[in-house]
Amino acid sequence: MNPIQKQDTEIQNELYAKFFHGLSNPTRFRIVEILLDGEKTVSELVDMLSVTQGQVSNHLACLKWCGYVSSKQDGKYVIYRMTDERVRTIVQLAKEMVSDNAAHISQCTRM
Amino acid sequence: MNPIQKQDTEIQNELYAKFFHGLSNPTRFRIVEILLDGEKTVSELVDMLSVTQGQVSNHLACLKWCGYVSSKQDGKYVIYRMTDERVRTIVQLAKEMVSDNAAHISQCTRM
DNA sequence: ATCATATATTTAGATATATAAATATATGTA
DNA sequence: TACATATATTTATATATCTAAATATATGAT
Repeated sequence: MNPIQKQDTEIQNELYAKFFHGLSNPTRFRIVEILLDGEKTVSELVDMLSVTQGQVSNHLACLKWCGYVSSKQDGKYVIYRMTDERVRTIVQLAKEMVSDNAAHISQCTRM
Repeated sequence: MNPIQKQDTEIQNELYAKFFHGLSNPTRFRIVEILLDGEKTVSELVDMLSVTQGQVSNHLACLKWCGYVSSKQDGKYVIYRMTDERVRTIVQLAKEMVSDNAAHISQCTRM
């Protein structure tokens, strides 16, 4: 593998890592779960999430850039929804794995 | 939903988030990719990864606690391998999604 | 135009994570 | 036992991320 290809691979890995980073925060994960159940406005999410509106908007921006969600203006509201059904499968598989490994994960202190 | 149930949900979300955190680092993601192709010793991974041996061991410890990999001693070597085939599907779906959204993700500066 | 509400962005400070180096432990071999 | 190699752990530091608050922008209503 030549240096240029190696660099490409590293850039790709950073993209994949960044993608998973989208789901690596409890609030963002919860937002994804909620939106998998149906579209919501920012206000509705704020009501459901016990975090500030600013945080919700920031998390949504993160999820949007990562391709998880998309948004549309609806009057003075902005409605967010899942962009891609593949996320449903990813989340479902992860939940299954976690429930099989919950004891271990809860003890994870590294990194 | 009563407070106790709510707390359970939050703990669950933290577990799921921690699980995805396992894949949210380029080196760890690369390790998972390599191990999906077959088991490897720590030394072999160090040779493939241009990071220090200490880092590789730490990343492996993280992946192990999160349930991605398991290890077995083999003489003075320790062999790591994927624990769960469901990871293969998760990684594959993520790659597909990323390739459909690469332009967006690379621009993501938030969080 | 002014105001109220919804959403987005920015800022500073706190916390978590990553990195590299040093050190410790464990296994096999002479 | 002493030594070499493989792996794990710890430490200090750098970097990234999260949180909360403040502020900015955008939309609809009066």
